[in-house]
Amino acid sequence: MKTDHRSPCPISSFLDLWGDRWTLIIIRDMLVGKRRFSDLEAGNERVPASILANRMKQLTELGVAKRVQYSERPPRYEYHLTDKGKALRPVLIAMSNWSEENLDDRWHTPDWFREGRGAPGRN
Amino acid sequence: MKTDHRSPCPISSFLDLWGDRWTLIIIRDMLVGKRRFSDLEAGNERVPASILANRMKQLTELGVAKRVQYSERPPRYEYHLTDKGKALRPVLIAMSNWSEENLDDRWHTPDWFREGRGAPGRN
DNA sequence: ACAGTAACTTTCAAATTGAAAGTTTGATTC
DNA sequence: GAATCAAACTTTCAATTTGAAAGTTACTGT
Repeated sequence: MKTDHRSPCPISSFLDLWGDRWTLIIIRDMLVGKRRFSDLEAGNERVPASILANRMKQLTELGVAKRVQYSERPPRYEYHLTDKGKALRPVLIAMSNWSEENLDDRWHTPDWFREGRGAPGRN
Repeated sequence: MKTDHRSPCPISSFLDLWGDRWTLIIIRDMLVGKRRFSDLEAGNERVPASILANRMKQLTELGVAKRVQYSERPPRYEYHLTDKGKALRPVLIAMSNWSEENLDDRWHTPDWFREGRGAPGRN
């Protein structure tokens, strides 16, 4: 994915980084409390593994997630959101609001998500 | 562009519709007050005409914009945002906030945009 | 030895992007 | 009245991106 900036506009710059169909879905799942590749892969929308790997690399390079080893042997890694990543939550909430008000039959966004927490038991 | 829903989640549904690099830039320009194809095409980020035409059709089909004739001869059309389209402004403001807080050297979003207006003289 | 698990990587056909040039409908200028 | 201009698209096509499926690596557990 190209991530360089088309203009100094903060909106277009945001879209240069996050303007695709998968990245913010991954962020959503991480805000909910998912950390592992297999967990993220198994989400509701079925991100293809090739895209997930690609995006995790990008998230890491951009400082929105950190790759952390959680097992020595076998070597295994998980991802933690940084503050920069956690700061994306208001954008996702604004998107939710629009969808709930303008599309039919969408799930209602849980209060714990709107209030800044992860899923109960995951957080 | 595919626009069908991957799941009933309001966030993923939002991204099914608006998750690409151009659509929300077009919405931004329309919120600022641009209505004509040539105006939108000449924006800061240079949307390719083929993509712009494609997206305007999509915006129209999804009820976010309306195609309105403004000249009989020669026949000429412009686009007006509907309430559904205007309701996207808070999402763009949330994106702006994130970029201004987390990226370097971005433009500052004008107050009239944050306050729900178009560019002075355009609105 | 053999199956299982987690985190990826590879492959490749199909879909999307975007730069450039072309089309349509008429108004205006030479 | 022929040529130029203008606005709103449409077409073309090479290059990039997507995503389904299968494969790889580094182990653990039976």
